[in-house]
Amino acid sequence: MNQVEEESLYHSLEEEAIDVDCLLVEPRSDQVSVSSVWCFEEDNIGKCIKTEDASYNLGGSDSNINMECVDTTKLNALDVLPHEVGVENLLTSNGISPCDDYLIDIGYVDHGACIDYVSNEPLHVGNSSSESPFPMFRNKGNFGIQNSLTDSIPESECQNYFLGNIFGTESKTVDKFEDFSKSFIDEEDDEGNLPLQFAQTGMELTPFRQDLITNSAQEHGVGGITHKRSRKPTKRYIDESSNLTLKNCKKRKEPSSMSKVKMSTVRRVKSQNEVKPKENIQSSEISFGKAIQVPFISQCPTECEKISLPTTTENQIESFSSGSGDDSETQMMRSMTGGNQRKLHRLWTVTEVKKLIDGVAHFGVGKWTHIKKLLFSSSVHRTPVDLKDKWRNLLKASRALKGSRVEDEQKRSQPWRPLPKSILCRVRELASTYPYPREANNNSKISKSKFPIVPHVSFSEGIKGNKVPVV
DNA sequence: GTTAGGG
DNA sequence: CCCTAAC
Repeated sequence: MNQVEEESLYHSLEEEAIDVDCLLVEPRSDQVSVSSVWCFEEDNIGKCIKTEDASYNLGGSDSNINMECVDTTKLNALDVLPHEVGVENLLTSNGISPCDDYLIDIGYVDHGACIDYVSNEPLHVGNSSSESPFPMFRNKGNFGIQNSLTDSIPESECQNYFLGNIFGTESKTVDKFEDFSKSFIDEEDDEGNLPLQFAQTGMELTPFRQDLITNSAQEHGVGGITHKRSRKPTKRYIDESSNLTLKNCKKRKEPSSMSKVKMSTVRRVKSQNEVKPKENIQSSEISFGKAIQVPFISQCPTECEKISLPTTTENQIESFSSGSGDDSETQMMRSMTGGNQRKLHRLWTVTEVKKLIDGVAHFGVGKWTHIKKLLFSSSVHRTPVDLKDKWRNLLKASRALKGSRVEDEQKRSQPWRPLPKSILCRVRELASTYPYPREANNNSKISKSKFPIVPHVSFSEGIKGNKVPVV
């Protein structure tokens, strides 16, 4: 390229330049200015671009990183032409740099720490070496660009930027992740090495980590601002919180024309992979292959509870489960775990089974709501569906009992079915009287009459501990 | 809203 | 226990 071409190119670039100083004087929330020196290298030849001032329009909502910085770069001070630094290749047609899938992946597209990515491979930042395509992420302790970024942003704006743009309106997520980000930093060892999980996930060392460090720097930083900037919430967390909001908004599902099976699949997939709605990203370009895997701590209490519950005695369970505040407890647990949590598994006690059998004897199979209302009104956690399911299981158990020798069956099933033989017998008896809908088709329609003649059997009247039904 | 049935 | 179709 000859001199004339170079000059004309520079002029055209100059025309596109925006007033950087203006931006720096009155920085807007969506603009992050860089006042530090940028050094772009190409193949370590030593051709450097120095930009005194560069302004980035980070486009908070649309996640497009404009390349105004490139336009405003004073190329005349350099002997590097745009194509040599690969500038013209930086943006794809949709305005996202070729690296954006990586950025999106980590969720830091609109994060200042990612700026260097925009510059693509040939553009190295700071004292980067060539050992990696993204040297600043390989070199420990090289956080110059991030620091300069945050330095040049008024702190309040910086807060707003991160809290507003990264976390969107979900301010609660900020608090939730403060602790986690702290603990994450703590996981770093003395040499600044990353925890093993980074190496295992094959992630490049990341803006994410930088953010943490800047984060902690801000925590102890000047200005007396005690706000802590937190790391970006995981996709899972976002999804679960959004699901919670969604559930609150529309309580009941609308039957959609979409295949429900597909819907359920989508929902499950979403819970793992869904993008944060705040990020208006071209989803087709998103790749989650390198997503950060984060332990989801809030699951822990549930697990503990699940584990500890079966060890409680029957009476404890009874009193525990029949409380009126039970439902709220379940609800609270659900909301705590993001609304996506499975209902707490409660073992069916013998008393409950007796009540169920009683109810079936009284009202017949299929009147689950009836039974629920009359016999299980105190135990909120037992829904009619639960009763139905339990009855189904009881039938299964009783059939199994019938199939094999009673003693063997008892022995074999002892660990998982502590139900007394008598109860199973009773179930079997009732099953023949009130055939379960499916069996009703196969077997003879013995009794569809409302009140078939059945010996009135009531377990509930029996003495506690006495498993023998009272006839 | 309830129930049946598959998962 | 969850989910969904069918009623």
